[in-house]
Amino acid sequence: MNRVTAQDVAKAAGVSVATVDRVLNHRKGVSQNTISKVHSAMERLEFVRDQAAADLARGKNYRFTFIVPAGETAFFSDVRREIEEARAVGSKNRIDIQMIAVPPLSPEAVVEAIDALGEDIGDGVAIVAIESQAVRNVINRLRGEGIHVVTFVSDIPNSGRERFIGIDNVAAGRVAASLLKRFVSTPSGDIAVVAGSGTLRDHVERRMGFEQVMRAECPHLNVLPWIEGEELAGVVDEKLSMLLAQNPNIVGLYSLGGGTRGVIEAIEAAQSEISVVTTELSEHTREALITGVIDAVLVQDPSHEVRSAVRVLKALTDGSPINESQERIRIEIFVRDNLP
Amino acid sequence: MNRVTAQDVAKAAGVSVATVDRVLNHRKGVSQNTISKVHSAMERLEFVRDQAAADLARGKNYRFTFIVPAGETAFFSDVRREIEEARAVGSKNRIDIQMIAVPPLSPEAVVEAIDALGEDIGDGVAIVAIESQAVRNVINRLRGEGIHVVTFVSDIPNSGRERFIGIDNVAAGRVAASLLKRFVSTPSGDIAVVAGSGTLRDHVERRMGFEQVMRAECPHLNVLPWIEGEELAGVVDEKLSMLLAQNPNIVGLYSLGGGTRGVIEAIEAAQSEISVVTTELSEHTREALITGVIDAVLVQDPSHEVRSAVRVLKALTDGSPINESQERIRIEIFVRDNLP
DNA sequence: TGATTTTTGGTTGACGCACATCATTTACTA
DNA sequence: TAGTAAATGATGTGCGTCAACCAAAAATCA
Repeated sequence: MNRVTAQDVAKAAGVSVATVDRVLNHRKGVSQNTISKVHSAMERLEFVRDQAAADLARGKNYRFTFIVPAGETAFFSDVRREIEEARAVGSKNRIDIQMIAVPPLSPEAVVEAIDALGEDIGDGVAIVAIESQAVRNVINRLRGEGIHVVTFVSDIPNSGRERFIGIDNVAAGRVAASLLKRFVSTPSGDIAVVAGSGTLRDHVERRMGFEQVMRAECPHLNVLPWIEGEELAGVVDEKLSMLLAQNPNIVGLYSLGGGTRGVIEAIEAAQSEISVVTTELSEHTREALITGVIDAVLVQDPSHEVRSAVRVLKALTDGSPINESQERIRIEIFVRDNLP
Repeated sequence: MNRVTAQDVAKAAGVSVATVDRVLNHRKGVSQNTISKVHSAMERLEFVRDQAAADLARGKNYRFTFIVPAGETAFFSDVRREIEEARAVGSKNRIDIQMIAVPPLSPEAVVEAIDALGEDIGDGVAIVAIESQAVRNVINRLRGEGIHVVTFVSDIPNSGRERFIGIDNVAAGRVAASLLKRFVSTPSGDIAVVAGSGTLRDHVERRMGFEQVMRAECPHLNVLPWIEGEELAGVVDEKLSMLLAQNPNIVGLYSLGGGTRGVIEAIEAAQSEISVVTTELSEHTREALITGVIDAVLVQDPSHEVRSAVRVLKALTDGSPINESQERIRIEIFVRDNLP
């Protein structure tokens, strides 16, 4: 009933522990014959190496860096808080996490931050990527130096990043459209779209997905050119208020970036009855969902994303497999009734 | 820059490692004075104990049991597969997991299974509870013996279970209603409800939530008495087909339990155009979402739930804190566009 | 005051694996 | 057949914490 150790395997296979160790860690100097003997013994005894003991013996410390925007958006302040949380948890498991907050929407800032870190960046890094050649280059450089790179929340697909931790943003846009489509009951009208910036791939992709569905399935609805809110509630409020005042035909709105507070304020001020889908789950959007100003909120769980990034970076650095189902980041839909 | 160990703390505090260990694990035999000396040294050096080393030294093996129904439903076969998966992962971390599949919908079977296990049940157990005094009693008995108990998917609140791993089912029902409300565009009509069994608290609660919202916000829609499908696709198909044939006024349907395949078949056979919200994410529901037979599917992620149950049971047995945000099980809404 | 308990603290060896060194055996080449 | 290379064993140390077993000091009692 007791745990079977490498000792037991050695005995059963008729070899020494040294050899078992060689097989276990894929070290050279073992004949094919012995390898299979050891393997069969391991299977027979159902040996599984003790992770805790292995970690301890290896004595390795993992060092990961998060590069995230310092913006005011509710989402990224949640992300930053979750990274702090992950730092505390990680320290119990030999995982040192550092977070660098950089000015938002600036590719240069990202590159500078990484350059400034130098060796100090550790074994791997999670980057909230901004579409730009400079960022792509720095990612590829890091990969060349053997540092593991994952993109986080916003991706740069055609770069050397090993993985993207985040949702399928095109799908998020499609979901927004297919919800809004059912929420809007008028026979025709305009749909407003509020985004953060054209340099954020996640925003562009959501917009793309949204338009796909809208164009294909809602010929009666006209999607207006998007408003760039720069992720700032103030800017969003101002621009959207102006648009609502000018255009009485607006029947629906999709806000796909930060600054959702501005959306809420503009709509409340205009006393508009339009259907609204947004992102960001904050106290403001919660309240707006309950009062009915907003109909649905599409979000990604920052705590899940941060934990996922850490797990993936760890798996990458020690070459262990990744549990895909655990790392799938969901597009979460919140309506009034499933608020957490 | 190196990791600070208990040795370092001992040196800094001017005591031995043994004393540090005593303080760390709240053992007796240390003067108040020394305790505070050690504490201040720990803070000064920012000491965090190494989990891997602690687990190794303690040499404890965790043993948990899952009691789950053996039914044919897509959801529970997913659950069973995930438990197998968790078993494999757990074995690397000194966590032995066993699964007992019992005949569905039978409280006696649950109680018998637990009785048959005896001591073999281990340190903790996760039970898919069925509303019944016998189950409540056995849970309380286990707690009395110091065995940790969590309910899983379906809860029994007024028992000694330490925690419930699952979604807020009343909220799930409410969500179903508020979605269906928007999907149905007719000025009036009947709403059909398909459930599994009245002895499953999760089903009863969903129904409750559904009715709450329907009654309060949809006076134009009439919720029919529910159909008991016994979680069997065949039964569901038969009963629902009959209902659809009899009642041409049905405009919407909420299927809140297993046997969703039966729902799909009945609707397709009847060539009905009604709006449909179901549970269970299987190949059948996926396809039905894509073809438009189903409008939305509300699910809980079985892999998340299983991992959560294991983490919670482990935390309970060694009295460590629980990360609430990680253990919150979400009500996931799937529409055609965010299928994974 | 000496004997005895209680409190307090130190020593030391697991725990299971990783890794390195050195010795020895076996296989293969020249 | 010597000479070299490859395969394997023997052995030891370290990782950080835990816990059992002692030793010393302090407090209590006769």
